[in-house]
Amino acid sequence: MAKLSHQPLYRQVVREVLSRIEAAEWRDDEPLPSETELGKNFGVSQGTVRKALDELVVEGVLYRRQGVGTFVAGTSDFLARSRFTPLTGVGGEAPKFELLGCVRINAGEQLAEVLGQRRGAVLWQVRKLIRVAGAAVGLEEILLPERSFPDLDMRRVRELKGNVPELCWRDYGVRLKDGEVRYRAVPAAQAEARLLQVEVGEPLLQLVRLSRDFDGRPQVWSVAWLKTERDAFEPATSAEQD
Amino acid sequence: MAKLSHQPLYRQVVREVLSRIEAAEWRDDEPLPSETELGKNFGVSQGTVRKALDELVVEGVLYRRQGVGTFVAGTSDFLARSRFTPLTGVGGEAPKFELLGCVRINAGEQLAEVLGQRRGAVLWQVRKLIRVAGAAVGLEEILLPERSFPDLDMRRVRELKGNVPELCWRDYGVRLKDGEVRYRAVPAAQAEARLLQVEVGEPLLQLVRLSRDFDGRPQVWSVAWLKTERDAFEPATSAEQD
DNA sequence: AAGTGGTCTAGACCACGGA
DNA sequence: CCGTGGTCTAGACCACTTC
Repeated sequence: MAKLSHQPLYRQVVREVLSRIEAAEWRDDEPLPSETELGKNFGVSQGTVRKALDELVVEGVLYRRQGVGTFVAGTSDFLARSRFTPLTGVGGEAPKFELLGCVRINAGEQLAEVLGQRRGAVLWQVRKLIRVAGAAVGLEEILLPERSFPDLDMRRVRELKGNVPELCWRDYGVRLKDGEVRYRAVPAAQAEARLLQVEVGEPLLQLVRLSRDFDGRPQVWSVAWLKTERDAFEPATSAEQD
Repeated sequence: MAKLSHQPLYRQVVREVLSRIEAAEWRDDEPLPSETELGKNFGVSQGTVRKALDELVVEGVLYRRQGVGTFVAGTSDFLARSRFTPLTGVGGEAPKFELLGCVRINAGEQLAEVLGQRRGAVLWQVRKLIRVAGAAVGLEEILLPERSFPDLDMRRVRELKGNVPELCWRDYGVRLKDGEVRYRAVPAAQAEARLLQVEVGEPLLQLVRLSRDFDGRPQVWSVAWLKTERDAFEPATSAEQD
């Protein structure tokens, strides 16, 4: 492997592996070649390959099974990996999602800027209801620029059960990283109040995320409103990707 | 280094380094011996030492400066490392803390169980007001069992500016890990409303944490109420420890 | 038994910071 | 200049899973 730029070798291996995944050389849950074999292909040692794969495992791109192999991880949503747990005690339940709709809207000024679009740009708005143990506990709104994700429609979203990162990846080759999450407590507006069966003005936990691709370009904006009367929200950590 | 248990070598190095830090062999912001030297002391190679130190850097116990050395990181509070940021845009401000008091209370049933104490056990309650740009935006309550932290008093808490992890570490030799955080949105009660200058019932972001020591024993329980009308809460990630 | 990830070594060289 | 962290190698062996 040639020494491009001044990046360490293992970083170049990271990039190379990523781009081969993007080229669909290895698909989800398919094993990569062994570390020693990859090393031969790339002209580096097994240890260097290992260090590169370590990074991608932490990033959640790959997962390993000892004695078996290294596999491409299916993309999954941050919210889907998080849990709703009682305040004390362990465990908690994973949320389930119910697709509400997928419509076009126009970006406001701030939203356009955040997503790197021009003002008034067309965005897809995907809305999902979040259920835990059957009860509606949250609402999620996901916004994607039509420019980057043309010809989206309800059917394609539904096929993947509303898994937007998976959709971006499979249909558009855009692999999303988990974005940083920001938290607020806000009063329920009418729309949320009706869907979540709470009074207008009741406190809701609001999660705001900007997801970027692996090149750092902002791609997807999402806002969720969660009812946390019964169960608290416990975010997924990057370590427990699988 | 003898092969105790069936732990890999580098994990034993991790434990050894941790216990030497606990024994105050190296103090905060003092450099450890070089990786090669540690390797000689422990009878392992530099690579193995490095892998061990990698873990402790991720955990936030150590930090490195290229070309200089590896240092013991001062303990700091999760909240103090987090930021309050506008919903869109970057940056954001670090919070400042104002110590309100330190009193004794009795543990309720649940709290006693979570902290592994008997019902009615005596706990210290440390309360802090959280300010951002001068404005009061939050209230934090920290609870520590008197049994594990005897002879605590306001003076000692004040000396360390309310930095509880630092207090536990310096005065009691208990090194706290960042606990998992759980989030809720709750209506402001009278006490919070008065201190934060909001109406009773206004939505507040509630953070609940159980911090454990490096042996996994629960040590400190803390609850914070945050006003997020203006700025959202952006939690510290374990990676950006320094 | 064979093949995979997981660990470890000894030795080498590079990049950086400080004297 | 030296000593530090940071990277890399070739080769070895172990632990685990699968056949």
